[in-house]
Parts: sequence; C-alpha cells; structure tokens
Amino acid sequence: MSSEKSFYSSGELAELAGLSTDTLRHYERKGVLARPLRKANDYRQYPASALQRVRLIRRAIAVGFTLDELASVLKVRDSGGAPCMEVRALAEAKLSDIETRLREMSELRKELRAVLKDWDTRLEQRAPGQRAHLLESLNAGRNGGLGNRRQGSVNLAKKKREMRSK
Amino acid sequence: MSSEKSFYSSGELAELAGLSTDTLRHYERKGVLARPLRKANDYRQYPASALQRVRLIRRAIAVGFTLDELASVLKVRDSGGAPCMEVRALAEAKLSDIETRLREMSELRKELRAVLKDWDTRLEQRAPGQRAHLLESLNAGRNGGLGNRRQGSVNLAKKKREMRSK
DNA sequence: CTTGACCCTGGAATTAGTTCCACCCTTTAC
DNA sequence: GTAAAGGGTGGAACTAATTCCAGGGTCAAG
Repeated sequence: MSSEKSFYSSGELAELAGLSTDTLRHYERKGVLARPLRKANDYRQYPASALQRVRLIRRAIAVGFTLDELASVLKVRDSGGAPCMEVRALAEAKLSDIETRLREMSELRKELRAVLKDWDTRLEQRAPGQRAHLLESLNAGRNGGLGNRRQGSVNLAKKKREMRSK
Repeated sequence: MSSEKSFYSSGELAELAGLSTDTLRHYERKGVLARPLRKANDYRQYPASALQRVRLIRRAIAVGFTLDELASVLKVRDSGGAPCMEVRALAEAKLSDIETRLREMSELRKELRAVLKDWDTRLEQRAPGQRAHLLESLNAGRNGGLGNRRQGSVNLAKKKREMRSK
C-alpha cells in the first residue's frame, strides 16, 4: 500500500510539492531546505522528509514568514538546540500575526461572499437603472480594532524618514 | 461625538491608515485609490471615504489580491457597471483562495501554538539530553488535501518552462 | 553517436509592493 | 525672510520570492 518512494529527484520533489526545481534550489540557497545527498552524478537525492519540509515551508510562507525568518527558526530546530529568545519571540510574533490575519481574512471572506451574491442577484434581475452596489459592501466592513499593521516589518516608513531628517 | 474630519491631508490619511504617503501615492498610481481633489496649493484632500478605501485595499492585499487585480475589480465597482465575467471570476477565485488560506493558517496557528508550548515546557524542564522536538510537530501536520497552490498566480512555473521547451 | 529528458550552476532578471531620492513649492512661526 | 514642517513629482532603488538563462553534464533509447 505504501506507494511512497524514499528518495526523490529534484524534478519529482518539485512536482509533488507543486513548485519548480528552481524554487527548490532557492530554498536550499536560503537555508530552509537542507542540502540533500547527491548521487554519483551529482543529482540531488531528496529524502521523503524533504517533501514535508517543503510543505511546511509553503505553509509558513503563506502565513507570512520570510524565508530568512524561517531559516533562523529551522536552523534551531534542525540542530536541536534550545531556541534563543530571539527565535522564540519571532515565532510568537508570527503567531499573533497569524491570528490577526485570520480575523481579517474571515472578515474579507464574508464580504467577498456577500459581494458575489449581490452581483449575481443583480445580474439576474437585470433592473437596468439598478447600478449595483458591488463592492460597496466591502468598503463598509467594520473597521473596528484592526487597521494597519503589516505582515512582517510593520510601519517603518515614516520612522526611517524621521530618523534621517533629524 | 463624531470626532471625524471630513477631509484628510495625505499625511493624516497615511497616519490613520498606518502607511506612508509614498504608499498612498503608489495606490493612486496603480489605480486602486482615486485621485483626490486638490486644494489651491495642490495638496491632496482626501474625503473620509478614502480611509475606508485604503483599509479595504490593505485587507485585500493581506488576503492575496494584487493591486492590479484589485484595480480591475474596483474600477468596475467605482463606475457602477455590471461586473464583466472576468471580474466576477476573479472575485470568486480569490474567495476560494481565501478559504484555502484560512484553512492553512489555522492549521499553522495550531502548529505554532504547539511549538511554542513545547519550547517553553522544554526550556523549563531543562532536561539536558532532551533535544527538543521544537518544530518537529510542524513537519508532522496533516498534509491531506492541501498541498501546493500559491496565493494568486498558481503554478505557472513549469508550465511556462514546458511551453518554451516545446 | 545523437537525441531527448533531466540535472547542475551561478548570476541575471522579473514581479509586486514599498520606499528613497532630489528637487521644488507653501504655510506658519519667529 | 528664513527655518521647519508638510506637500508634490517622477523615477530610481530596494526586498522577497521566483523565474530565466546560458553553458555544461548524465543517461537511456534508437
């Protein structure tokens, strides 16, 4: 039943993971994906675990981690060392980022759903002068607690500017 | 009670929205933020609605929209026209993206929480040889239905490559 | 031995969003 | 009037992730 090979070539891994071999190499260069053993011909031989690693990477990226950030976290993990506070803090910050983004996303999902429903309704009714509200609702979203913060580096914009103009 | 001004300067709006005036100008250039009226001195005068618009933009970006994509959607909305199928399709695609990302994110949130808890436990116990599992758990996450797809443009990687090598 | 399918490498290029730069203008306070 | 603070402009630069490129192997099939 186990149709899983224990080694993948770069092409195979790329295929399985849904990305290009170029990207795999990139991950390697960035230090988030370990350099795999090579065969005699210098071809990469990825262990099965690499697939999971790649999936982890993609999830982490999707969630706002930077390859460099990830590298710092994974380096700790891979060497089994105790995470220096820096890394722990990073992980914690990411977690709270994620929570914020989760809220935002489900918010936007709701809005987007409403918009689509709206559009479809309007398109069916076809009342000529109707002038659909379309994304109007999107604009309306409760703009309560959220507001600014970006994914990783927050609002350095004018801070930097202020520094140099000082 | 309404402490809200009805017009903002670019600096004010930037401040409120938590981004730089440069970014505001960028949004304008990209066509997601309407060119505001100008005062006699050529200063921008943003209507209060611009703040909501900017917030919408940020949410949309956070969720995977591209400024160009957003522009195409918003252009429809702003002109009150019926959304051409292209735009509707885009919105729908984004919705499904969002749903996928939501799943991924809450998945990763869970994992991240576990990792943090793990770390803290280990750090407290301080069993020397323990060699923490750290992110180990992250690797373990159910890799069921999800897997590859990226935010916006999916997997063009090798597709393009294939085309040209044909 | 040639062809086609893969793989390798380092560095350049691209894409998107954002920021920086240089230079000029306006308004307010001293 | 002059410095400080805030605006404006176009275009260059930067960052991150990914892709492209050019030149060079390996290997099985025909």
